[in-house]
Amino acid sequence: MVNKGEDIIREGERPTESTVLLEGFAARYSLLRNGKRQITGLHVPGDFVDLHSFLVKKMDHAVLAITPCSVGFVPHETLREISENHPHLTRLLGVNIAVDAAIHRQWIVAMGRRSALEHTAHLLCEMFLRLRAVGLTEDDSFKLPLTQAELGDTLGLSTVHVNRVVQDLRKEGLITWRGETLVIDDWERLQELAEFDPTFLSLEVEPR
Amino acid sequence: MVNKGEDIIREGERPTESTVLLEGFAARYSLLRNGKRQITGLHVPGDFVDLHSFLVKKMDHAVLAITPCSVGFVPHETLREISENHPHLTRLLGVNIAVDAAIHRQWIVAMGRRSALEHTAHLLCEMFLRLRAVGLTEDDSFKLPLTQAELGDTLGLSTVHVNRVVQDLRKEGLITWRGETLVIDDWERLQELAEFDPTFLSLEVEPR
DNA sequence: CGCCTTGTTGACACCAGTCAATTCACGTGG
DNA sequence: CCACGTGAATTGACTGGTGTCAACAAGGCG
Repeated sequence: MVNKGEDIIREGERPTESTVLLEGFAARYSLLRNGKRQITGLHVPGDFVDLHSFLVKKMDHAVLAITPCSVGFVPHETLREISENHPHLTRLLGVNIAVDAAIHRQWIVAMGRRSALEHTAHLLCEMFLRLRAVGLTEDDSFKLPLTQAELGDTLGLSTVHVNRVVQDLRKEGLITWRGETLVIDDWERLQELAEFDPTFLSLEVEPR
Repeated sequence: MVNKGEDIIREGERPTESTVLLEGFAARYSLLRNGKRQITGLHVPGDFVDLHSFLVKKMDHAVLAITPCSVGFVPHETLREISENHPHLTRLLGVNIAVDAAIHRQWIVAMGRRSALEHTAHLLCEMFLRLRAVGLTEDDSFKLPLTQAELGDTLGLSTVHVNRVVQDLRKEGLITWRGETLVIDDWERLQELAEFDPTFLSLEVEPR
């Protein structure tokens, strides 16, 4: 169990095991010298948080517990054994990494070419589907335990602007967000605004 | 051989082989409805351009030949065979994907939290090291066959602003860029400006 | 020589950042 | 049960970085 606000993994570490998030929300992030922070990935229960640390020695970023998190560990030794003797499992691990990369690319597109409003809507669409995939939604709502400041660090926006954007989404009748509960009031229009295409999250894997 | 400006792989395809770039420059990109384009990855000779298509059925983005490109193919069947019988090679493929992801994360940080100037400098640092790793630099210079418009689509900036930024880098004595040849005139200060840490490119792999 | 892509410039608009104050939501202790 | 403290959310005024538009210059190539 890792407390809220603590690092699950620190930058520069060379883990000997990979960490799976079992409960809670976590975020990968990098800090810049000027104190700015950029979150490069949000993780929900079931996600491997540093699967790549098995392949690339050194953590090039840290992972933070956004909420209290419980985590599990898989020794790299075990992963090595899997990669040598269990091609099917190995493939599943690879898919995990590949989907991660697809999400990264979507974020790049959103950061580079979408407005703050569209970008925010896009992230909400993504989180909704990811959480639904692991059974953490209820109808059209889910727990989004992020502060607006954290959301800003995720989107690359200032806290103030996140606030403005969230209010616009509310005024448009697209979402309701009180406390940690986010309700998607109009999924169709939210997707439309974000130009969201769920394909990239596809856990659809190549048949063996 | 693929002509300049042609797609090496189109979005939505379900390739049965993965493509290696042998010569030339290629870019992964996505198009938005409003006509904007975002490049999500630049590829240099030696890069697998769609290794993940082995794992995830459908291409969620296209790959464009920025210059004339010669490419090689590795049937997914072969990759499957490798993944079942050659754990060491499998691991190398995994490292390839993992390094790709690390680059993606760096781009996200740059897009979210760096100024246009810093972001541009960061990309140039990255390209210099990646090209040097494959022997495509000469002292402090290399071929950068991108137009400023393409660079803008890579950085998420407008063409006009890219032009302003490039001129600033020139005025600062950091780079010279004429035609396709880019010379890094002051590597130290360029890295400093970009707050560039080459660690993430580390092809340093976990000893077996 | 003339076309066409690329690069360059200037004027201006606007989205998003910054700063600073205020309000709100809650959890805590008296 | 209520006063207070604290982090989060919200607002307003202002700034500034980047986008947009439009024109022009510079090369490369048939």
